[in-house]
Amino acid sequence: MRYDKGHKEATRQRIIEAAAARFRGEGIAAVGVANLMSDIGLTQGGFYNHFESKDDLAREAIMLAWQGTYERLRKALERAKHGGIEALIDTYLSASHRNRVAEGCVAAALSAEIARGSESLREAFSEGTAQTTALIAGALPGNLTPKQRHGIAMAVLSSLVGTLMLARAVSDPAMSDELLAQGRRAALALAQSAK
Amino acid sequence: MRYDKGHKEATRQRIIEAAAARFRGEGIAAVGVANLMSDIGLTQGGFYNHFESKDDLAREAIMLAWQGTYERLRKALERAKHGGIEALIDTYLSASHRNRVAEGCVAAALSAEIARGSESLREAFSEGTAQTTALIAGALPGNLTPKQRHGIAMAVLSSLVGTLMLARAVSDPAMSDELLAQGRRAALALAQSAK
DNA sequence: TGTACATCAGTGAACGCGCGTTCACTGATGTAC
DNA sequence: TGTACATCAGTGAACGCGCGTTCACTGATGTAC
Repeated sequence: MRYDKGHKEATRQRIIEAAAARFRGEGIAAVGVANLMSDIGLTQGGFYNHFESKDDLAREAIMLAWQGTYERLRKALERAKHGGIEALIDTYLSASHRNRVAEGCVAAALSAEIARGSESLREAFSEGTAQTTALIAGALPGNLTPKQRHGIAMAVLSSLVGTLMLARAVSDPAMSDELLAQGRRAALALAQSAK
Repeated sequence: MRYDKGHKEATRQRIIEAAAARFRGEGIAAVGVANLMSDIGLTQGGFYNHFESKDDLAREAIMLAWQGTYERLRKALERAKHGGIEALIDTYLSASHRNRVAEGCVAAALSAEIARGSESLREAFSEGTAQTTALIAGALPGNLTPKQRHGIAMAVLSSLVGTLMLARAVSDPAMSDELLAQGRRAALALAQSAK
């Protein structure tokens, strides 16, 4: 064969990685297949050797993006031994995360577009939401039932996502910083509410 | 003149109203000028008698949409005499608001697209965010300084917006309902945190 | 060993389509003289 | 009173452009005989 074993799969992964970044940075609809392929040095015609449709790719990109966020938050917990939930919150609501949309949380970047999208996209999104909720639930302090943990974790995640979105959309940098600071305080209060 | 006095201004308002709904429902980029004009029985050529550009219209639509949300929340507070903040939260995080994107909060529908948009859009968005934050701040119970009220109100709004977005994007209806319920509980806890 | 063929990742032109914006034009009315 | 002109909201064709998807083709390699 002309190409190494595994070459095709590697190309597929490169497309998904490029898409995960550009979709988050610019929106799914705003990034064309031709542009995406040329990002990795290929032409648009080859795209359909790898994916059934752009929607099929978007599904993969959403899953990869959730994985990245999950890993980043998991590592923040791991590094912090105790007080892990505070480290997770500070990581999520950092100025760096606000400023780096393309590498950041897919919920904050694309949830409205996904809400309008296909069932397939919404399923992939839900899966990532559930996994990240479970990660947060496990990191909550205090004696809580699994059900309590799950409920609080949902609220913490919602608060994180909403704060990041508003902090990105407002035009006043001071207001943006204050949204982040108040969001950190509030998310921590929610996380510790039952301790 | 062929048209009534005020006719042109009325047409302009009709365009803004149609845009405010369709932009929230489908995204700003996804709705074309020609489509929008045909919604109100006109053709695309006339659009530029009313607006400099589509971005100009989007700015107006964002302002109108924020006004609608502000009024809806203000009325919820008014109706509820005491415990107003709970009525506001329940109105915002209702199944009806989740299901009616086109008539709902512009932050939950368009904040990611606005964050990627022009400075002009982001300014209009910020103005609405600030006004709604002030409305919430005034409705918080307890003895609080203006600064405390402002900070808590920011966190409450972030939590409301994030909850609504996730509730709309997930594919599992039970999960969506639980997000709303946990969001209501958490937002109320934040609002009452200093009482 | 040499030749004919199969494989397959990637190419590039083409499809029908809708986009934002421009602009010459229409036609009903009010105004000037 | 009658006529010529100005006003102006709206029309509809056209502009250059990028979209998602299809498909006949390329060309380097491995395989069969």
